[in-house]
Amino acid sequence: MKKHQVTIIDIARALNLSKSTVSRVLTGHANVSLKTREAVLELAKKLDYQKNMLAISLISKKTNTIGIIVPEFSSSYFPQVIIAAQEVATQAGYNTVVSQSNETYETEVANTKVMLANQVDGIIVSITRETKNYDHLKIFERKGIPIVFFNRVCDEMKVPKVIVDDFEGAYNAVDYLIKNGRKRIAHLAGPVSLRISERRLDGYKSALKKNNIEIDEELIISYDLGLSKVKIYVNHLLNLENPPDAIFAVNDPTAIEAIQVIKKRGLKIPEDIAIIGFSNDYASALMAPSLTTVAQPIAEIGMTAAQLLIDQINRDVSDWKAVTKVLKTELIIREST
Amino acid sequence: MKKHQVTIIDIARALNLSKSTVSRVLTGHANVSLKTREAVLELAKKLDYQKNMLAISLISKKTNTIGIIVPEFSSSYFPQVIIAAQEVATQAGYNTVVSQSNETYETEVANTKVMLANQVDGIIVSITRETKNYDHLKIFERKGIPIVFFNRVCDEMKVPKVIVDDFEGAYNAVDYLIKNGRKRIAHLAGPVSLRISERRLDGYKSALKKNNIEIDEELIISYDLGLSKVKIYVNHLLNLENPPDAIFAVNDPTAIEAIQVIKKRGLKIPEDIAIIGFSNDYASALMAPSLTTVAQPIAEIGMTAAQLLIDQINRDVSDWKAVTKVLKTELIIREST
DNA sequence: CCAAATATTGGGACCGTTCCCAAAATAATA
DNA sequence: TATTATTTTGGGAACGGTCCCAATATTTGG
Repeated sequence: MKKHQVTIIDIARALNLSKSTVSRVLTGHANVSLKTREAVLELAKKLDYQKNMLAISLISKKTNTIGIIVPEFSSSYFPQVIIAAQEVATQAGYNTVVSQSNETYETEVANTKVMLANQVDGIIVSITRETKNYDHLKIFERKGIPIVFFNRVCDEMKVPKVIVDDFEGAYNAVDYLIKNGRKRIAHLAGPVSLRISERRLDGYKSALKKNNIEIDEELIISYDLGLSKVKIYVNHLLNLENPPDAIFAVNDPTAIEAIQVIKKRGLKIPEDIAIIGFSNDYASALMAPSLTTVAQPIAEIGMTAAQLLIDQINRDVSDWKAVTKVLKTELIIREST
Repeated sequence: MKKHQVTIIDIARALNLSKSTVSRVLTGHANVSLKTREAVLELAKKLDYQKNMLAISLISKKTNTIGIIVPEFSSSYFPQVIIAAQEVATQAGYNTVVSQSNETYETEVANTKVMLANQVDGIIVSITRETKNYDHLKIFERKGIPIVFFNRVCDEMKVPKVIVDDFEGAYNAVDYLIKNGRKRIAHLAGPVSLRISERRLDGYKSALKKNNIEIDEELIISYDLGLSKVKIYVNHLLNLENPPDAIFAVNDPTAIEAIQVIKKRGLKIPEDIAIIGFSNDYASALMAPSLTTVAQPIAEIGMTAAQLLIDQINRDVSDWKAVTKVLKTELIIREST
């Protein structure tokens, strides 16, 4: 089926040498006479010799590969984090294997199995909105393979994590809305299973309380982040006898979707209703009205996660550290408020 | 450094069996007594046994992994193609390794080496805007590892390719502009090194000719797709004594950037100047004005590329096929025209 | 109850490297 | 020149599986 791949044995045979000698030349290791060195190098080049990392990794028990598992790929958030993480990883000599769990628990489990089977040296994970059982991730800990969470983390596990101050970000966003005269602020929240939803909800509530605005549970809608449902929720909010004059959305895609719905109803943004998103996705600056949003330091998140993982990989299991880096958000004010 | 990973030998020793027997159970292969089968399965589960694909791949000379190399990750085009390709690959039992070449030739070469070293079963590639030498890709052919191009292809190589009818897409876009009364249509073109730039340029020129509009080279600007330069070019065009009344951009990011510049100058879109992009990126529907664009069947491109690759992998080198699939584009008319 | 048939298990080669240790070749020294 | 020191090379184990073939254990049938 496949052509024969060139191995050091082929080179050794052709030059009447032992594979040990060829190996030595190719790894630039010990003393080899100039003559044989040159001969080996020349033939290797001529034959397009490429070392087989499978064999090397099998022996060294190290693949120099890190896995990244993210829930999705369609908003700009995760791709950007991945770009940043890859940069750090590449710099440190690591390859990356990326897979998306598609927001489903089963796929996430399957992906972790694949990563394990392929002997990654560590993984960076942001869990799905469904993930409640963490056994598939705890296996990594047990096997001594470092794991780092970002964004959507697993509280049960004592491992490095990179998050942003969701509470503060949400608080600032809602506080800003109130300072601008908004009285009835709705919150399109994420699923309760995710800590980030919870923290953003807390920030929202806290800002209301500080400003002596009563929390109206009617204005808080938690949903599973399936964008198609946003339309229903927004329409529901707008049809209330006492509709909101602002919406704080748990993320940008939700906010963007909400804006489409509101525009279609002929309401004016921000005059009739203001909108704030979370994360500063690529599209949020371009759309009309451009979206006010709580920006995350996306590149920093990716780079920090990768760095933490690599640090962990280079440490002995016995001195694993479990730092949690909390990065700052920044409210970016645009036309939607 | 790392903990000992559980192997079939550990299981064999613990149960006083040979590794052959354990292997048989774990692969579900031949006849094994129910008693031993259950004992092995139970212990394997208890110890979190995970087979080491490195060892298996080394012997079978197959990793069930395909590589995908794309120039960038920041527009929505490539991520979407990748999602679609991954779907087909996963379905067929293949893992995917994705890497971005960052639009630089050196990185592309480095990435191909990594893929080779890791013994991928095949690769899907869209080359950088810089790539003029294809030796690093031809190695795959020589080694009998299938390669499939999409979007930005290498003409020199007789391998499967997936492209869209760029000529027709461009032709239709420009023809539409003319039918709507535009007389001076500028073209922000891509680098001449890429065939897609060339074909889109040809379509642009052909539409002008068909409609008896003289081609004004002053209105054609080829650039390297570095978005920061768009501002300079657009301003240059608008400052001409006889400025264009429409711009056909080689891709959506370029068009989106152009729109920002034009809006900043206080011109009205589409009244003063119309804009058309190419690819129907995620943001193009959301922005204001929403962008008229030549849509590519992105998911189909990814799926087709993956399917062609897998077909090729399953064929003997001697009957490799080199089909070129040309998919249709569709002009999506929005507010910018 | 014993031979033959069948079910179950074990042994060992193999994949492509690296690395340690010993062997051979060469150079240095007395 | 013989002997030792130093280069240079070769041999073989190891990594963790799969798979073929032989060996053993268990059934089965006459």
